Amino acid sequence: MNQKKILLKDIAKKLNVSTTTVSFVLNGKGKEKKISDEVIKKIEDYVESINFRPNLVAQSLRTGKTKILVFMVEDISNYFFAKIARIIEDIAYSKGYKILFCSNENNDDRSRDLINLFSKLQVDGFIIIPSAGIKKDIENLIKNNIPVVLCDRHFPQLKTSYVVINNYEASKEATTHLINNGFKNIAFITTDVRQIQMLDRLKGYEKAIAEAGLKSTVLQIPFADTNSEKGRDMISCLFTENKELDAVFFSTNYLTQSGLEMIKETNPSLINTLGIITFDDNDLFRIYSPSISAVAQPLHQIGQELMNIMLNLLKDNNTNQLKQVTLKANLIIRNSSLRKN
Amino acid sequence: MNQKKILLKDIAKKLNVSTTTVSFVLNGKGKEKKISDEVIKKIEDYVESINFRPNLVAQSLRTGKTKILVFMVEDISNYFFAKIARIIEDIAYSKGYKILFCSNENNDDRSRDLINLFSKLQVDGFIIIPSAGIKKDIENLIKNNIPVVLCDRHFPQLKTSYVVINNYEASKEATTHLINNGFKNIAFITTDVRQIQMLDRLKGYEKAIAEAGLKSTVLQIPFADTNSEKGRDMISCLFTENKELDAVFFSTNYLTQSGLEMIKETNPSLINTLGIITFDDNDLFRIYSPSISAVAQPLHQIGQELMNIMLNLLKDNNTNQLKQVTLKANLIIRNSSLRKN
DNA sequence: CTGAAAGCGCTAACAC
DNA sequence: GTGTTAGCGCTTTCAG
Repeated sequence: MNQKKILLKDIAKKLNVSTTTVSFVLNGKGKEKKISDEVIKKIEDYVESINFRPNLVAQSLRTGKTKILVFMVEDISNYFFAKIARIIEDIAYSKGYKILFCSNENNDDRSRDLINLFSKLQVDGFIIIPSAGIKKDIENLIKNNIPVVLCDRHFPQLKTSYVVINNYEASKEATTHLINNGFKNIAFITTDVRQIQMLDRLKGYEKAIAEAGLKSTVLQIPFADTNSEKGRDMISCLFTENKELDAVFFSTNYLTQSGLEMIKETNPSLINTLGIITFDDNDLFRIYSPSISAVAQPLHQIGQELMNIMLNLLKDNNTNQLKQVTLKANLIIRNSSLRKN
Repeated sequence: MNQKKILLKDIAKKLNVSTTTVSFVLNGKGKEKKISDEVIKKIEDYVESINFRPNLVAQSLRTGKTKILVFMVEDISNYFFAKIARIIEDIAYSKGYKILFCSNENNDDRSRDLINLFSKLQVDGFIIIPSAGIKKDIENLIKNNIPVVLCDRHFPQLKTSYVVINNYEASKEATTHLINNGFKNIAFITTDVRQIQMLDRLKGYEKAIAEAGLKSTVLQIPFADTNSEKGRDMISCLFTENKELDAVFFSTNYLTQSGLEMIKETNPSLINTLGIITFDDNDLFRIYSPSISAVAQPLHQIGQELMNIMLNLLKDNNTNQLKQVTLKANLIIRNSSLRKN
């Protein structure tokens, strides 16, 4: 019942071979080390029969590898991150890796603590949605030859592998779509986070607006307030103070949620006249009434690319090779962004 | 830059003390072991100055403790599990534990693999949303004196600690609420999973229906089809074949999503006449039109109780003490379940 | 082809 | 009060 007492040594003793032999066989190096087929079979059968699995901690101490990967996100309970997590998880396990998820709240200190902690845990690699100020810490990991892949955003001046999407183009496309559908006063609601993905989305919007000769209206909500009453109030004010607004483009899914909530609470009829588009898709937007048009990030591809890069980094043990992937987001046109009558 | 080369031994050498002394101080046993304040300070200052953190793998091998907890859920990308994960994560880290999340897809083999894997990783404890057939495996963990807390469901014949909610009562209350609002033909849509939480929800519904002298209509969708086209078709059929239905009670959040999607696609006007209530709340239901009434599980309390129990188990190192908690779900009445005109 | 033995870095019993 | 040292369970070099 208590299998934890069985050691590799016990197996060796039981089968009258040395621990070395058992270890080789367990690690699939039997052939390579020219151990007789007979012995290999004997060991494999026995190991199988008692369902032996070596102690991973001891293995890690000896090899320096833990077969653990860290996936650090802003908030693991956010749909976008949770979905990617789920995809990464499957790939990782199929390759013999475990995944430690953690949430950094987009906060530098917390990110640093976590990186520090996991470094001492000797994790094999990091997949990180970085907060704004941890460039140095990422740099350090790479210097120490620990595989790192960034996601969703990156530091332009830092040579790292990353997987991002074409925020600028996608944002421009979405804005243009609104313009083409007859909207003339389009607001852009975003956070005050000065990270590249947000800035690119803003730029894409502004570019499209400028090209159409329209007036841009931007609301930046402090990151801390995005999910609070205060955030909703700010959105609400925007509409009361700018009666001419006929469409809005939200830069992230949680802002859209706040926005929809505000509309429902304070001005329900607005939902039928306002053009709406959001960055990041989710189930809610698909089945909402009206259905909400969205710039959908290719979650599956993102997860797959992240793990691809990570597994290559792990295999080649060459942290300096860079792979930088920019995926295309898909504009999913639903009812909320179509021309209103 | 490369801090990983510094060992506890190096610190001892540098400061002219023994490794024992350093180890004691690092583990906060300085006072207890009567090491002079002066030496303690010297060590602490130095350790601080070079930002030394001991190798956790070596520590784990030696102590048998990894300070890692596993949280195994059906699907980490599901809102319900992701939210609890986020709550647990915070508590765990504040107590010096890390959390490994994993998804078992409510599948026994996968659960077993995962349990096996993590046992060999020597994790300190398991918080598990168990699939139906892993009673034996859970039992084994407990026999091996590994702390286990179950969540969302449990095995009635198995003595384990767990945190669940009052499914039967909550379900009965929700059904009664529909009845009180004039609905006479209420369907119950659930999965074919024969686990206690689902059965209790079904029983609660049937009890309320029976007491009111109404007719029960139950649709059980195979678990594998719940998120697919097939599941939506089954729901759709239910309504075409039972024209008299005037309300529906979904037993989980993902079924509700499928249901809302079906309604939107095939019969949009239904949304305004049908009474709707769902088990499990989420943001979508709050801001949907009409807003969807929900039986909300107290996510925060669940997370907190889980960690409370786990931390106690860990502290007392007594796996046999049981703590079984049943929390109350809250019926949140919104527009979808109110009397229609 | 197989076995002995030296660690991986840390903890803690024991000795002084 | 502080230092010596024997492991925790495994991998892998080197000798035979």
